[in-house]
Amino acid sequence: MPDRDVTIGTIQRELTAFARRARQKAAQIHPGLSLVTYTMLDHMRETGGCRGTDLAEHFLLDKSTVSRQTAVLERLGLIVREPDPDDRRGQILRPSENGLHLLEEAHRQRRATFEERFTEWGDEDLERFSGYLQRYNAAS
Amino acid sequence: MPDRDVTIGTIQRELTAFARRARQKAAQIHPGLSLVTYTMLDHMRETGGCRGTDLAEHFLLDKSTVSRQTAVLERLGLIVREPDPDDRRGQILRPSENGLHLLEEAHRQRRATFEERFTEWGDEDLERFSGYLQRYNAAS
DNA sequence: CAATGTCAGATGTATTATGCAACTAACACC
DNA sequence: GGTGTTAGTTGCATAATACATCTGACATTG
Repeated sequence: MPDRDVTIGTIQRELTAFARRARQKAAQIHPGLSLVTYTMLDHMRETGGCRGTDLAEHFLLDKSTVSRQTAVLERLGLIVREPDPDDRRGQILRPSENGLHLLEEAHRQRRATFEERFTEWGDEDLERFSGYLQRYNAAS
Repeated sequence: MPDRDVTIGTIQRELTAFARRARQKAAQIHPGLSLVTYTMLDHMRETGGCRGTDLAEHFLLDKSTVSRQTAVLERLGLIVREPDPDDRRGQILRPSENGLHLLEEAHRQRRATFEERFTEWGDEDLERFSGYLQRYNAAS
Protein backbone atom coordinates (compact mmCIF):
# COMPACT_ATOMS: atom_id res chain seq x y z
CA MET A 1 0.00 0.00 0.00
CA PRO A 2 1.55 3.33 -1.09
CA ASP A 3 1.71 5.96 1.57
CA ARG A 4 -0.70 8.81 1.88
CA ASP A 5 1.55 11.42 0.27
CA VAL A 6 2.01 9.36 -2.84
CA THR A 7 -1.71 8.76 -3.12
CA ILE A 8 -2.57 12.42 -2.75
CA GLY A 9 0.04 13.24 -5.37
CA THR A 10 -1.59 10.80 -7.74
CA ILE A 11 -5.03 12.29 -7.21
CA GLN A 12 -3.62 15.74 -7.81
CA ARG A 13 -1.95 14.68 -11.02
CA GLU A 14 -4.96 12.80 -12.33
CA LEU A 15 -7.39 15.61 -11.62
CA THR A 16 -5.08 18.08 -13.32
CA ALA A 17 -4.82 15.84 -16.35
CA PHE A 18 -8.56 15.60 -16.48
CA ALA A 19 -8.95 19.37 -16.33
CA ARG A 20 -6.49 19.86 -19.16
CA ARG A 21 -8.22 17.37 -21.38
CA ALA A 22 -11.65 18.78 -20.60
CA ARG A 23 -10.53 22.19 -21.59
CA GLN A 24 -9.11 21.00 -24.87
CA LYS A 25 -12.27 19.19 -25.84
CA ALA A 26 -14.54 21.99 -24.69
CA ALA A 27 -15.01 23.64 -28.04
CA GLN A 28 -16.36 20.55 -29.74
CA ILE A 29 -19.86 20.68 -28.31
CA HIS A 30 -21.46 22.77 -31.04
CA PRO A 31 -20.11 25.08 -33.75
CA GLY A 32 -20.04 28.61 -32.45
CA LEU A 33 -20.56 27.51 -28.86
CA SER A 34 -17.81 27.45 -26.27
CA LEU A 35 -17.82 25.45 -23.07
CA VAL A 36 -18.74 28.58 -21.18
CA THR A 37 -21.67 29.54 -23.40
CA TYR A 38 -22.89 25.97 -23.40
CA THR A 39 -22.71 25.76 -19.64
CA MET A 40 -24.50 29.08 -19.35
CA LEU A 41 -27.27 27.80 -21.56
CA ASP A 42 -27.53 24.70 -19.44
CA HIS A 43 -27.69 26.78 -16.29
CA MET A 44 -30.59 28.76 -17.77
CA ARG A 45 -32.39 25.50 -18.38
CA GLU A 46 -31.70 24.13 -14.90
CA THR A 47 -32.88 27.29 -13.21
CA GLY A 48 -35.81 27.72 -15.55
CA GLY A 49 -34.54 31.15 -16.58
CA CYS A 50 -32.15 33.50 -14.84
CA ARG A 51 -30.60 36.91 -15.18
CA GLY A 52 -27.20 37.80 -16.54
CA THR A 53 -26.07 38.82 -13.09
CA ASP A 54 -26.90 35.37 -11.77
CA LEU A 55 -24.74 33.83 -14.47
CA ALA A 56 -21.86 36.16 -13.68
CA GLU A 57 -22.05 35.27 -10.02
CA HIS A 58 -22.44 31.55 -10.61
CA PHE A 59 -19.56 31.23 -13.05
CA LEU A 60 -17.32 33.89 -11.49
CA LEU A 61 -17.27 35.88 -14.70
CA ASP A 62 -17.42 39.61 -15.27
CA LYS A 63 -20.86 40.87 -16.21
CA SER A 64 -19.44 42.27 -19.45
CA THR A 65 -18.30 38.80 -20.44
CA VAL A 66 -21.72 37.40 -19.64
CA SER A 67 -23.33 40.17 -21.61
CA ARG A 68 -21.27 39.37 -24.69
CA GLN A 69 -21.71 35.64 -24.40
CA THR A 70 -25.45 35.89 -23.97
CA ALA A 71 -25.45 38.16 -27.03
CA VAL A 72 -23.81 35.29 -28.92
CA LEU A 73 -26.45 32.87 -27.67
CA GLU A 74 -29.16 35.26 -28.76
CA ARG A 75 -27.59 35.74 -32.18
CA LEU A 76 -27.55 31.97 -32.58
CA GLY A 77 -31.23 31.89 -31.69
CA LEU A 78 -30.59 29.67 -28.67
CA ILE A 79 -32.07 31.92 -26.01
CA VAL A 80 -34.91 34.39 -25.64
CA ARG A 81 -34.97 37.42 -23.39
CA GLU A 82 -37.93 38.62 -21.41
CA PRO A 83 -38.01 41.77 -19.33
CA ASP A 84 -37.99 40.85 -15.67
CA PRO A 85 -41.49 41.75 -14.45
CA ASP A 86 -40.16 42.37 -10.94
CA ASP A 87 -37.28 44.62 -11.94
CA ARG A 88 -37.30 46.41 -15.23
CA ARG A 89 -33.54 46.85 -15.16
CA GLY A 90 -33.04 43.14 -15.65
CA GLN A 91 -33.97 40.49 -18.17
CA ILE A 92 -34.84 36.87 -17.75
CA LEU A 93 -32.79 34.67 -20.06
CA ARG A 94 -34.05 31.22 -21.03
CA PRO A 95 -33.27 28.69 -23.72
CA SER A 96 -35.42 28.95 -26.84
CA GLU A 97 -36.96 25.88 -28.45
CA ASN A 98 -33.80 25.54 -30.53
CA GLY A 99 -31.70 26.03 -27.44
CA LEU A 100 -33.50 23.24 -25.61
CA HIS A 101 -33.08 20.92 -28.55
CA LEU A 102 -29.38 21.71 -28.70
CA LEU A 103 -29.02 21.01 -24.99
CA GLU A 104 -30.81 17.69 -25.35
CA GLU A 105 -28.58 16.70 -28.21
CA ALA A 106 -25.43 17.81 -26.41
CA HIS A 107 -26.47 15.96 -23.27
CA ARG A 108 -27.14 12.88 -25.29
CA GLN A 109 -23.73 13.03 -26.95
CA ARG A 110 -21.82 13.76 -23.78
CA ARG A 111 -23.72 11.13 -21.88
CA ALA A 112 -22.99 8.61 -24.62
CA THR A 113 -19.28 9.34 -24.32
CA PHE A 114 -19.45 8.77 -20.59
CA GLU A 115 -21.54 5.62 -20.90
CA GLU A 116 -18.99 4.19 -23.26
CA ARG A 117 -16.17 5.10 -20.95
CA PHE A 118 -17.81 3.29 -18.06
CA THR A 119 -19.07 0.17 -19.78
CA GLU A 120 -16.53 -1.95 -17.98
CA TRP A 121 -17.08 -0.47 -14.58
CA GLY A 122 -19.15 -2.35 -12.06
CA ASP A 123 -22.07 -0.68 -10.34
CA GLU A 124 -20.35 -0.55 -6.99
CA ASP A 125 -17.23 1.11 -8.36
CA LEU A 126 -19.35 3.68 -10.17
CA GLU A 127 -21.19 4.48 -6.97
CA ARG A 128 -17.99 4.91 -5.02
CA PHE A 129 -16.31 7.05 -7.68
CA SER A 130 -19.35 9.29 -7.87
CA GLY A 131 -19.43 9.63 -4.11
CA TYR A 132 -15.74 10.50 -3.89
CA LEU A 133 -16.08 13.19 -6.54
CA GLN A 134 -19.03 14.75 -4.78
CA ARG A 135 -17.18 14.66 -1.51
CA TYR A 136 -14.15 16.27 -3.11
CA ASN A 137 -16.08 19.01 -4.88
CA ALA A 138 -18.27 19.75 -1.91
CA ALA A 139 -15.16 20.75 0.03
CA SER A 140 -14.55 23.81 -2.15
CA MET B 1 -29.07 2.61 -4.49
CA PRO B 2 -29.51 5.01 -7.46
CA ASP B 3 -29.44 3.42 -10.86
CA ARG B 4 -26.48 3.42 -13.14
CA ASP B 5 -27.66 6.28 -15.36
CA VAL B 6 -28.06 8.61 -12.44
CA THR B 7 -24.65 7.70 -11.10
CA ILE B 8 -22.93 8.30 -14.42
CA GLY B 9 -24.75 11.62 -14.70
CA THR B 10 -23.40 12.61 -11.30
CA ILE B 11 -19.85 11.70 -12.24
CA GLN B 12 -20.17 13.70 -15.43
CA ARG B 13 -21.47 16.74 -13.59
CA GLU B 14 -18.86 16.56 -10.84
CA LEU B 15 -15.95 16.18 -13.24
CA THR B 16 -17.21 19.12 -15.29
CA ALA B 17 -17.53 21.22 -12.16
CA PHE B 18 -13.99 20.32 -11.24
CA ALA B 19 -12.69 21.30 -14.68
CA ARG B 20 -14.43 24.65 -14.52
CA ARG B 21 -13.04 25.44 -11.11
CA ALA B 22 -9.54 24.31 -12.06
CA ARG B 23 -9.57 26.61 -15.03
CA GLN B 24 -10.63 29.56 -12.96
CA LYS B 25 -7.92 29.05 -10.39
CA ALA B 26 -5.25 28.30 -12.94
CA ALA B 27 -3.80 31.78 -13.12
CA GLN B 28 -2.97 31.96 -9.44
CA ILE B 29 0.11 29.80 -9.53
CA HIS B 30 2.62 32.55 -10.18
CA PRO B 31 2.40 36.12 -11.49
CA GLY B 32 3.00 36.11 -15.22
CA LEU B 33 2.58 32.35 -15.47
CA SER B 34 -0.53 30.69 -16.84
CA LEU B 35 -1.61 27.11 -16.22
CA VAL B 36 -0.27 26.18 -19.64
CA THR B 37 3.15 27.74 -19.18
CA TYR B 38 3.41 26.29 -15.71
CA THR B 39 2.50 22.85 -16.97
CA MET B 40 4.99 23.20 -19.81
CA LEU B 41 7.69 24.08 -17.34
CA ASP B 42 6.77 21.08 -15.26
CA HIS B 43 6.90 18.83 -18.30
CA MET B 44 10.41 20.08 -19.04
CA ARG B 45 11.40 19.11 -15.54
CA GLU B 46 9.76 15.70 -15.72
CA THR B 47 11.39 14.86 -19.04
CA GLY B 48 14.71 16.37 -18.04
CA GLY B 49 14.54 18.75 -20.99
CA CYS B 50 12.57 18.54 -24.23
CA ARG B 51 12.02 20.36 -27.49
CA GLY B 52 9.23 22.77 -28.36
CA THR B 53 7.81 20.25 -30.77
CA ASP B 54 7.49 17.72 -27.97
CA LEU B 55 5.52 20.23 -25.92
CA ALA B 56 3.23 21.02 -28.84
CA GLU B 57 2.51 17.35 -29.37
CA HIS B 58 2.07 16.56 -25.70
CA PHE B 59 -0.30 19.43 -25.00
CA LEU B 60 -2.03 19.45 -28.39
CA LEU B 61 -0.99 23.03 -29.02
CA ASP B 62 0.21 24.71 -32.18
CA LYS B 63 3.96 25.08 -32.38
CA SER B 64 3.54 28.85 -32.69
CA THR B 65 1.75 28.92 -29.35
CA VAL B 66 4.50 26.87 -27.79
CA SER B 67 7.10 29.16 -29.28
CA ARG B 68 5.48 32.23 -27.76
CA GLN B 69 4.90 30.63 -24.38
CA THR B 70 8.45 29.36 -24.13
CA ALA B 71 9.55 32.88 -25.06
CA VAL B 72 7.61 34.09 -22.01
CA LEU B 73 9.28 31.49 -19.83
CA GLU B 74 12.67 32.56 -21.13
CA ARG B 75 11.88 36.23 -20.56
CA LEU B 76 10.97 35.38 -16.97
CA GLY B 77 14.30 33.60 -16.61
CA LEU B 78 12.60 30.30 -15.81
CA ILE B 79 14.11 28.23 -18.60
CA VAL B 80 17.36 27.94 -20.49
CA ARG B 81 17.79 26.86 -24.10
CA GLU B 82 20.53 24.67 -25.43
CA PRO B 83 21.05 23.77 -29.06
CA ASP B 84 20.12 20.14 -29.58
CA PRO B 85 23.43 18.38 -30.26
CA ASP B 86 21.65 15.76 -32.36
CA ASP B 87 19.70 18.14 -34.55
CA ARG B 88 20.79 21.69 -34.94
CA ARG B 89 17.30 22.75 -36.03
CA GLY B 90 16.00 22.17 -32.55
CA GLN B 91 16.67 23.35 -29.02
CA ILE B 92 16.49 21.58 -25.72
CA LEU B 93 14.41 23.50 -23.22
CA ARG B 94 14.89 22.95 -19.51
CA PRO B 95 14.02 24.77 -16.32
CA SER B 96 16.69 27.15 -15.01
CA GLU B 97 17.65 27.22 -11.36
CA ASN B 98 14.95 29.82 -10.81
CA GLY B 99 12.50 27.71 -12.76
CA LEU B 100 13.19 24.69 -10.58
CA HIS B 101 12.76 26.74 -7.45
CA LEU B 102 9.46 28.07 -8.74
CA LEU B 103 8.28 24.56 -9.53
CA GLU B 104 9.21 23.36 -6.08
CA GLU B 105 7.36 26.23 -4.50
CA ALA B 106 4.32 25.74 -6.70
CA HIS B 107 4.30 22.02 -5.99
CA ARG B 108 4.53 22.72 -2.32
CA GLN B 109 1.63 25.16 -2.41
CA ARG B 110 -0.59 23.01 -4.55
CA ARG B 111 0.20 19.96 -2.52
CA ALA B 112 -0.63 21.84 0.65
CA THR B 113 -4.02 22.75 -0.77
CA PHE B 114 -4.65 19.13 -1.59
CA GLU B 115 -3.44 17.89 1.76
CA GLU B 116 -5.79 20.22 3.50
CA ARG B 117 -8.67 19.11 1.36
CA PHE B 118 -8.08 15.49 2.25
CA THR B 119 -7.38 15.78 5.95
CA GLU B 120 -10.67 14.12 6.80
CA TRP B 121 -10.36 11.33 4.28
CA GLY B 122 -9.35 7.89 5.44
CA ASP B 123 -6.45 6.07 3.82
CA GLU B 124 -8.66 3.51 2.17
CA ASP B 125 -10.95 6.10 0.59
CA LEU B 126 -7.94 8.00 -0.71
CA GLU B 127 -6.57 4.85 -2.28
CA ARG B 128 -9.83 4.03 -3.96
CA PHE B 129 -10.39 7.56 -5.24
CA SER B 130 -6.89 7.66 -6.67
CA GLY B 131 -7.41 4.32 -8.36
CA TYR B 132 -10.71 5.33 -9.90
CA LEU B 133 -9.23 8.52 -11.32
CA GLN B 134 -6.35 6.64 -12.85
CA ARG B 135 -8.70 4.11 -14.30
CA TYR B 136 -10.88 6.84 -15.72
CA ASN B 137 -8.04 8.85 -17.23
CA ALA B 138 -6.29 5.81 -18.62
CA ALA B 139 -9.33 5.16 -20.80
CA SER B 140 -8.71 8.28 -22.88
C1' DC C 1 27.11 15.10 -53.97
C1' DA C 2 23.29 17.98 -55.48
C1' DA C 3 18.24 18.78 -55.65
C1' DT C 4 13.94 18.22 -53.56
C1' DG C 5 11.05 17.57 -49.93
C1' DT C 6 10.45 17.61 -44.76
C1' DC C 7 10.97 19.43 -40.14
C1' DA C 8 12.01 22.91 -36.05
C1' DG C 9 11.27 27.13 -34.74
C1' DA C 10 9.94 32.16 -35.23
C1' DT C 11 6.89 35.77 -36.76
C1' DG C 12 2.80 38.26 -38.99
C1' DT C 13 -2.06 38.42 -38.71
C1' DA C 14 -6.62 37.38 -37.07
C1' DT C 15 -9.87 35.56 -33.69
C1' DT C 16 -11.78 34.88 -29.20
C1' DA C 17 -12.50 35.12 -24.27
C1' DT C 18 -11.77 37.93 -20.79
C1' DG C 19 -11.48 42.06 -17.42
C1' DC C 20 -11.77 46.91 -16.13
C1' DA C 21 -13.86 51.32 -16.65
C1' DA C 22 -17.41 54.32 -18.02
C1' DC C 23 -22.08 54.95 -19.25
C1' DT C 24 -27.39 54.57 -19.05
C1' DA C 25 -31.52 53.34 -17.19
C1' DA C 26 -34.03 51.69 -13.35
C1' DC C 27 -34.50 50.85 -8.58
C1' DA C 28 -34.42 51.88 -3.30
C1' DC C 29 -34.39 54.44 0.56
C1' DC C 30 -34.50 58.35 3.37
C1' DG D 1 -37.66 64.14 -4.80
C1' DG D 2 -32.40 63.49 -4.37
C1' DT D 3 -28.63 60.27 -3.61
C1' DG D 4 -26.58 56.09 -3.79
C1' DT D 5 -26.94 51.26 -5.81
C1' DT D 6 -27.74 47.80 -9.37
C1' DA D 7 -28.42 45.47 -14.32
C1' DG D 8 -26.83 45.55 -18.47
C1' DT D 9 -24.10 47.42 -22.53
C1' DT D 10 -20.13 49.12 -24.74
C1' DG D 11 -15.22 50.93 -25.40
C1' DC D 12 -10.73 49.61 -24.71
C1' DA D 13 -6.85 46.60 -23.54
C1' DT D 14 -4.73 42.05 -22.83
C1' DA D 15 -3.75 37.17 -23.40
C1' DA D 16 -3.94 32.67 -25.49
C1' DT D 17 -4.60 30.61 -29.49
C1' DA D 18 -4.49 29.05 -34.60
C1' DC D 19 -3.18 29.42 -39.42
C1' DA D 20 -0.01 30.86 -42.89
C1' DT D 21 4.51 31.95 -44.12
C1' DC D 22 9.45 32.21 -43.74
C1' DT D 23 14.21 30.56 -42.74
C1' DG D 24 17.45 27.53 -41.66
C1' DA D 25 18.78 22.61 -41.07
C1' DC D 26 18.08 17.86 -42.05
C1' DA D 27 17.18 13.59 -45.06
C1' DT D 28 16.54 10.98 -49.12
C1' DT D 29 17.17 9.77 -53.59
C1' DG D 30 18.83 10.14 -58.09
